[in-house]
This record gives sequence, structure tokens and C-alpha cells, in this order.
Amino acid sequence: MKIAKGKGAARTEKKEVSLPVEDRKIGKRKAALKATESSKKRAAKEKITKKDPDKPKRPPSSFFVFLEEFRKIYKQEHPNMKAVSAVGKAGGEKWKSMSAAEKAPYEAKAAIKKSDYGKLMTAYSKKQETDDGGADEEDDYKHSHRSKSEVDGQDDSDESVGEDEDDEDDD
DNA sequence: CATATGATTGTTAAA
DNA sequence: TTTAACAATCATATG
Repeated sequence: MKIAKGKGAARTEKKEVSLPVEDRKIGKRKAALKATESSKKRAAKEKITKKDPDKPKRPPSSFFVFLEEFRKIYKQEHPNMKAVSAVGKAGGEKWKSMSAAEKAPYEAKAAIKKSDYGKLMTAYSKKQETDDGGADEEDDYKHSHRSKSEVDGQDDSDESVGEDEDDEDDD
């Protein structure tokens, strides 16, 4: 019986007066974003880490999870497609075309990711709490971009000692 | 050479 | 409650 919810709802229940989000094209999806902010963030973060060494990134939403797979498929059908926006658009369209049941598996995965995120967040928070002084590393590789193959020669100097594979299974 | 951009939707944190 | 911004991708484009 929840009849009188009373004050709880009753605000947006009738008119969707406020619905400024995604006006129509969302322009850029944000009102006025500095543009570079988003991309820069990621790249900058890599080095800005100073403050947040292991800041857990937001877990991919069901849509992204689906997109990950979609992208792979899309590329197979469109190996020549080079625009990322193309996949995004196609994926978005398809995503909306999918039924909740199909999104279920993706949502499930997203749920797990979120779970992990919560965990990471806790750990991350803890780190912040324990203010470990002195952790100032000077990595001034501002322009020293480590491309994928930064490992040049590394002939065989037996340095690899051993890898321990810890299989942790925690339910 | 390094960084920005584009396009999608969902989720999350803050006001 | 509602707003605002970010999450991945990757070839292209610009400084």
C-alpha cells in the first residue's frame, strides 16, 4: 500500500518541466565543456597521477560493455571504417534496438564492474586516508612519451626471475 | 611529436 | 532531484 507517498515524489511526477538534458542533439553532450577537458584528462592523468595514483576509473556501463564487443564486430564488417564515431553511432542505434533481455547480459557485466569499482573506491579511499608522506616521485617525462614499444633492445639479460601467478578467487 | 576531436549511452558523484 | 561530466575507441587533424 503505498498510497500517500506524499511529499516524496510529486515534483516531477506531473510535468517534465525539467528535462534539459539532451535537448535534441546534445550539441556536444555537455552544455559548455572546455572541449579538451575530456581527452586531456586521460592523457594528463597518466602523469598527473601525483594526486590520484590509482584513482579507479568509472566502470563501463552496459552500453560500453556492449560496445566493446560491437566494435570488434563492426570492424569485421567494416575493416575500412576508421571513424570511431561510426561505431558509436551504429552501436547506439543497435543498442536502442535491442531488448532489455539482450541488454541483460551486458548489464550484468556492468553490475560486476560496478561492484569492483566500489571495491577499488574503498581501497582508493583508504590510500588517501593513510597519508604516506614522502611519495614524491619525480617523473618528468613530460614529453617522453612511452610509445608501445619503448622496449628497444633488451637483449637477453636474464632479468626475469619468475612470475607468480596468484590466482585469487574470492567469492 | 603530442594532443584534440568525434559519437554513442550509461553510470556516478556532486550541488 | 537534477545537472554535469566522464567512461572507451582510434584514425585523422592540427600546432
